[in-house]
Amino acid sequence: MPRPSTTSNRGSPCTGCASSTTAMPRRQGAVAVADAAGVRGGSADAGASGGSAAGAGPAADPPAGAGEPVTATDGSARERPALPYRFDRTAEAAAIQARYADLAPGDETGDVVSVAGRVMLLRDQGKLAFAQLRDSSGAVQLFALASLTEDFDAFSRLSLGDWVGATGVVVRTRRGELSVKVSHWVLLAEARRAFGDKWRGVTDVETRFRQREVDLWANERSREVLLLRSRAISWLRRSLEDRGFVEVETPMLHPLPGGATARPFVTHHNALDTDLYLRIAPELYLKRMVVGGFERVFEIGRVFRNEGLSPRHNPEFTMLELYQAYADLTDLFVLVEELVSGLAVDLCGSTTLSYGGRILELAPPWRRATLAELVREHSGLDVSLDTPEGELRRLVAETGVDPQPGWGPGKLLLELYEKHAEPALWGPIFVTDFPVEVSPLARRHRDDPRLTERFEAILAGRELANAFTELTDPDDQRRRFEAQAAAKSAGDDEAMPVDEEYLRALEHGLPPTAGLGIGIDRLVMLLADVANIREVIAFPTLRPDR
RNA sequence: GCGCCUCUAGCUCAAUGGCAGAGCAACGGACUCUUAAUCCGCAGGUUCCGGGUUCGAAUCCCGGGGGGCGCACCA
Repeated sequence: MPRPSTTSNRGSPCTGCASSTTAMPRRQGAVAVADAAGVRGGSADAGASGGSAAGAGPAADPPAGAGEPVTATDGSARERPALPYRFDRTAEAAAIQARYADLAPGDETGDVVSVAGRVMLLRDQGKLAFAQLRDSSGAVQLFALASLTEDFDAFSRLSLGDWVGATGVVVRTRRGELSVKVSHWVLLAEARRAFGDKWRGVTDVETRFRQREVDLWANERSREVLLLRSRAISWLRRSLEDRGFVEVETPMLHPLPGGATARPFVTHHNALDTDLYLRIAPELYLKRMVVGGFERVFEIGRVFRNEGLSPRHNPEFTMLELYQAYADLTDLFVLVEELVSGLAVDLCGSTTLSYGGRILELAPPWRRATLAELVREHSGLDVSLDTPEGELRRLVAETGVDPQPGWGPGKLLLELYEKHAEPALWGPIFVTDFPVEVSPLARRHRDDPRLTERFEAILAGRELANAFTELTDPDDQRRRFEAQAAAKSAGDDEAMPVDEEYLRALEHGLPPTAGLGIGIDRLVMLLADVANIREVIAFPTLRPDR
């Protein structure tokens, strides 16, 4: 905010700040300044204590010829400037804005900084020029004067989008804009293509996702969302490591697709002359790590499912899976609550999120309800696994779904849940007690062998996490696989094949283990309050252009 | 995969059956404190592609392509 000019500190270098800063170790976000006397003006060849090692001009390499036009050697008639190989930046925009927030309009510091970034706006005023320079931290104005700035004419002809490095003293203009008063500058890269309207940016959805680099520069919100994603993943990783989990990497190329019910991508290995599948889940390999003695493991990685695209589905997406030995489902209720609410507090400052204009309260504890309870609650139908199968079949048919011959009571009950209850859920809520028939990798419920110890966490109306006490009995696992294989040969192309390698691993002994999967993309969508999964993926899948 | 909507200058958008336009960007010029600077000038088009109807098509019809949304599938 500009404030009335005062003369009290006009022209006086901020020595206190300067000395404390120069004593700091060089790190991102710090403002390293040089004494103005050493660098200002055209004769600043030596004595730039905190700036360029080379001394001459903007701290660019090679120093000679920086910014000088040369004729291109590629046969084109156009002149191209010689572009430097590196640039010594001493300050980022945000750090400058923070440090000199109290500088009065019209005041000049004696502090020399070198900044670098992209020219977002340029106002050529004849003998003066103003440019808005943006770097990854923020923006700061460059103030160029014909009487001071080296190669002023070229500066005033910069294109929007050009990358430049600039060196000069920090000032606040008479109109109140904090600026670097440019003595030297260097073109770091040309923007040969314009990137969007300077006021409206780029809004065309197709352009935004096909040329994401343009979107990221033009739209601050796009950068924020991807930054939030990065922070969320980093937080989760740290959080799990703090709890004793070890991050591992398991294969993405699978001889058999497993660990989920989904259609896989198929690829081919030439030397082995064998088809391989891009993984649909890391689950089976992670449990084999537990068999091998890794008692707490997790993996954050890409999985691939060959299914339709939608605002909530991308063919490749990021999954967090973790497995904890000696634990069961009861441990995971708490873990999911703590991870998700902790993440919200850390990144969004509160357990209360707004998603799509609706409130989502993440403070634990979350409601827990069984699948059958929820069907009864939302449909008014008095059903359970005790309901005669014919009756269940009839009720499913009434929802408009055609019950398949192979569907047993469990699958029929799940259908009723998906039609009557799930669309009405907002959450957070843990839906528990999924039937064995639809949970081929989960351990049977200790109170009812027709059910499993499994939950899905629903947040903002979407399945965000899926967890269960793991099935450890190799004989039961074989029977479940065989039931899946039967479904597959009956036409269910998402059903799992029998995985003999996995069965052999179970025969070596999987301790009691709890396992959890969280869809990272959807979690970030919640935190960022965006409706389309493409917003949280840097380069979402699109149909190839032409 | 199906349904609905959409595609015009580099960007953002007008023109609804009658001469394809504006703002910004680009290009040339003026300007010593600008804030989407302002002002003067100058250029810029396979109206997504192909066919049809019509005296005349960006506009209406058919087919194709890209994108969006919904459904289906799924996380």
